[in-house]
Amino acid sequence: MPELPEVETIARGVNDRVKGDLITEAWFGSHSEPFKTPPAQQTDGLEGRRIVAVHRTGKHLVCELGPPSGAPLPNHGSALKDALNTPLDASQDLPAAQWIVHLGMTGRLLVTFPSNPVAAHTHARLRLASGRELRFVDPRRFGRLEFRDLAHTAAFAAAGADPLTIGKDEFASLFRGRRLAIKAALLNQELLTGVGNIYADESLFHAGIRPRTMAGRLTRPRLEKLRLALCEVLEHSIRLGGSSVSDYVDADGVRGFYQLEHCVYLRTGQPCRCCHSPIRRILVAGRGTHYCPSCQR
DNA sequence: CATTTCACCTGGTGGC
DNA sequence: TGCCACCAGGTGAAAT
Repeated sequence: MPELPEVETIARGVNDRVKGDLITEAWFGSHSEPFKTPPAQQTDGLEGRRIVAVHRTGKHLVCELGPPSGAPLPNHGSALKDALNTPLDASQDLPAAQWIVHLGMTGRLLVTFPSNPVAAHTHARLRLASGRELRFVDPRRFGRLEFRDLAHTAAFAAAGADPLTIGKDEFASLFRGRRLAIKAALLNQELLTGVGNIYADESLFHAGIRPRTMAGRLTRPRLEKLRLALCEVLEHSIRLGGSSVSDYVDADGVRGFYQLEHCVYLRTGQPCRCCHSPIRRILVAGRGTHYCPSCQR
C-alpha cells in the first residue's frame, strides 16, 4: 500500500532515471478503470513530450512534461537545470503538461527496458528515447492515470496539506471541532495528504494516542506530539526506502525496509517493543487498526 | 455539512 | 488437491 514514503521513494527513483528523457511512444491497456483521462487522449498528449521532472504530491506521482514535440533538446545537465530554475517570464520553458499517477493499493511505476518481460496487469508502457521504458502495473486497478494539458487545465494540486511541511498551528487547526476518531482524520486526504493505514497507526503509537480518540478533543501539546511523530516516522521510512508489506517495490523493483521498524502495524498479538503488552487490532472507520493498549492512552 | 458506509478490484488465506 | 467464501485497503460516491 503505497503511502507518502513509498511514493516519495518511487518519485526519486523514477526522476533519477527518466528526467530529461523523451516519450517516443505510449501504449495503454484495455481495462477502463485505471484511466481518469481516456487512453487515446493520454497517447496523444504524451507522445513527443519530454519528461522535465518527476515528483510527489501527497500520494500522487506527478511527471512534469515539456511542450509537445519539436522542443529543442537541451544538453542533459545545464540547460535542463536552467529550464527548471527559470522564473515565470520564460513561458516556453515551463512544464506544459502533467502525467499524474496514483498507485492505489497495488500500483507500481517501474523503469525497465522494452525487452524485459511484461508483468501481468501492466496497464501503461511509455517508450523513451534513451531506450528505457516506464511501466505502470496494477493488479487491483485501484490506481489512476491522468493527463493534464496545462494550456487548458490547471496544474495538479493536492487538497490536503503535506505532513512533512505543515506547521504546528495549521496542523492543530485541521482537527479543531472534528467529531471523528483521530485515526480516521489522519486518513482523510482532504486534511493531510499522504498518510495511509501504516503511518497512521505507527505515528499514533509513537505519539501515545489511542486511534479512537476524538480528533477534536486532543490537546494542542498532544497534537504537536503527533505532528512530530508523523514527521519522524515518515522521514525515517523514506530513508529506508519505504515499507514493503505486501508487494511494494521502488522504481527498480527493490523492496523497502521500514516494515522491519513497524511497532504496531500488522503486529497483532505480538509483544509491544516498548512494554511487551500484546498489540491489539480493532476496526476504526472500517479499517484494520493496530495499537498498544498500555503505551497508547 | 460532517461523518459513515459501501463498491470497486485481485491475490492470498483458510475452511471443507 | 481443489474449490470457494472472505478479507485487505485508497478513494470516491452514496447514504445517514
